[in-house]
Amino acid sequence: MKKKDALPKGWATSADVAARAGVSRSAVSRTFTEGASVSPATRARVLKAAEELGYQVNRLARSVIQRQSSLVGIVVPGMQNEFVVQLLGPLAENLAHHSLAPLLIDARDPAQMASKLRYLLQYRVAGVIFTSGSPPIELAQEYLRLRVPVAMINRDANLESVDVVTSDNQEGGTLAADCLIKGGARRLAYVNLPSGTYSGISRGAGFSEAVARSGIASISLELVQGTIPDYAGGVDVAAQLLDRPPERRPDGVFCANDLLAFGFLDAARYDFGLRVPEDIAIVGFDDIPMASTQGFALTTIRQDVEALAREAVGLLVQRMAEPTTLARTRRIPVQLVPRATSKS
Amino acid sequence: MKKKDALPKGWATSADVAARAGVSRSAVSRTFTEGASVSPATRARVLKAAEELGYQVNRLARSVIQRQSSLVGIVVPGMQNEFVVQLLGPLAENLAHHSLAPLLIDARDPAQMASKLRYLLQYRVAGVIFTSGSPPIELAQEYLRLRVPVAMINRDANLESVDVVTSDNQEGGTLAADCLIKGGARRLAYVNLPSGTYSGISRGAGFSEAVARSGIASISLELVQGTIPDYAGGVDVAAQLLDRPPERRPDGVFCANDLLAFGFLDAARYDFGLRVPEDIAIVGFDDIPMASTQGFALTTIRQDVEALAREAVGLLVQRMAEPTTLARTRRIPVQLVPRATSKS
DNA sequence: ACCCGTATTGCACTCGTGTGCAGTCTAGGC
DNA sequence: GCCTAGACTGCACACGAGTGCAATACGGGT
Repeated sequence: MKKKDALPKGWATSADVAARAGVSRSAVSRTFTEGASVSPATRARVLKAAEELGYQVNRLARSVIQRQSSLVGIVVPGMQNEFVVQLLGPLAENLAHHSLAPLLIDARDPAQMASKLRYLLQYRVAGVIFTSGSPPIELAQEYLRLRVPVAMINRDANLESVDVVTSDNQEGGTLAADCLIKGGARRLAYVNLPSGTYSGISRGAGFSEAVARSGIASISLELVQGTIPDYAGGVDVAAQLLDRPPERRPDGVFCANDLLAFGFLDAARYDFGLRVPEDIAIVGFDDIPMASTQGFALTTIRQDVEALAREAVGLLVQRMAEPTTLARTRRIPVQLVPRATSKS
Repeated sequence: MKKKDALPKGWATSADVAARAGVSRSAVSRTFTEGASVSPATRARVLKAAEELGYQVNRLARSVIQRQSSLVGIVVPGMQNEFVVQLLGPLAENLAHHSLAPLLIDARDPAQMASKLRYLLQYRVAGVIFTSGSPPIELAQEYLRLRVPVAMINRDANLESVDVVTSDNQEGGTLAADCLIKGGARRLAYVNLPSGTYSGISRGAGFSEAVARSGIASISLELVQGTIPDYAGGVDVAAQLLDRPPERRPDGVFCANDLLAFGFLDAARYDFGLRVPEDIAIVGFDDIPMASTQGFALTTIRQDVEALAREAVGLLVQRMAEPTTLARTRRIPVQLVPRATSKS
């Protein structure tokens, strides 16, 4: 009678494996714990028995005793913003490198935000990553009190123990301004994100300063506050900004993200019959995949999504090991990608 | 001296709450367990104490004892496919209604797939949802052995215990064909997804059958196998399909998803200078947000993302309660959204 | 042969929670 | 006043794992 009684009652426990391998439960535990002391011989026997039984460590039980799970909350403001979505893949991948798993929280609705964040705590997450303009910062206070590491992507924090990794938004604004000015634009406009967004403000600041620095006297600059940071929002802003006599119409526009730029671009050429970039040049921000299509061919500022994700996870992991380190900020370089909506 | 010693050592446990409320730990547990027997009086005292201590149930510990977590794995094939991304939000929301949380697994790389799925098991997930063309089905076998509920969105399964919820792909193909034929197209083409994709095959089948059913003798139909289901893939296929004399060029094309259609559309009008829909009509599938922009204005078949997510979660939850029910299939209706790339 | 340092091993306790069981309390009918 | 059903409550055990500590085994130097 062979050992055909494998895979019996569903989940195998470490005790099952121990019994089959003829060792103590401790040995099994140590086999699956990195850095623990097990002889190669027993280790091999345990692994064999585990394989035969289809044993998988119960990470929940492990988390209970270690008083920390291997889950990391990822808080996103809905899935509309393609840029945030692009972060998800790299984030998941980088977390996996540290044996962490992403727990996805969609915080589109600010009303439910508080309860969702509290809910996340029930899983004793090892850390949280907030992306872009997601949550009012006060809500993160409870995390800080409990010393749950927090990292933010493209947000400011101004808290002593919250790491921030952000694209160099200001530099991006500067690049955009230089590009437009060099292309000959003199009536500039900046289409911002909804008010209060950190990214939007920084990009605008860089843009404005570069315009001032240009030293060109005849140059004008107009700042427009967007309400919705998507295609329709771009169309709306364009309707308001382009419905003027040509001499008062902007001839160079910087949109705080690509979706806004798409909307603005389409409105400009289809609704107002303008030629781009001859009558008006447009620069976006993000470089989402659609920006490189022939129909848009949008000149834009590229964010390094991979680097943002890598740094965010890196900082978070460091903080898990050393929870009291002071807040650090990583600024990721951005890059101008010239395409067909600008002259340079 | 007031009770100012609240929020002491980080995480409060049920024992802390019990002590503060002057009840047993069981009472605390029952207060946070739906349907358990607690008197309104003690319940109130427990809640008060819990509030004061900032107590949050430790779902990990709960999961250990209940031998099942409240985590649900969501397996996606990368974040390129916008349609899949659109599912994420509604899925998360519907899961939340059942006190479940989504554990995100990016299975873009088929090589790592097996290990990622195994890893997911370590969290004793309460169920798994596979989206679109993600994983070779054999990999799900281990889940079935362990009786972990599995649901699939827009995939076939042909397994006795795997629920399937899918858009009515076949009907979608039919709608596309009818739309093109009614618009006068006679040389039809179907641009498929990469080979073996369930959705792609079904859509093609519906398309082909509708063409056959039309009874028009002079009609021709060409099937093209795509390799990459994105914008670049669409451009590639167009290059191959449109580089012919006009009388042999298709005049009506159905693309298996919107990204393919975008690429095909742009290639047709920009690379080949064709007028759409006069020279060639194009119909897509999905109705992602970009399809409604003025630049594309793509006629397409809309999938009901909300319904897909709702049904998938619903079936999964039912199966958690009743693990042995036979596999069920939910077919979600689709809808033709006529825009500017077709004549009807 | 003896001693000692090092590498393994197992015992037993621990983590924070759910839940069966038996005991206690309350209200209501007689 | 007594009895009984029903609603609560608490005790004690369970879940599946990590880990300090002491015990053991091993190897080498004298």
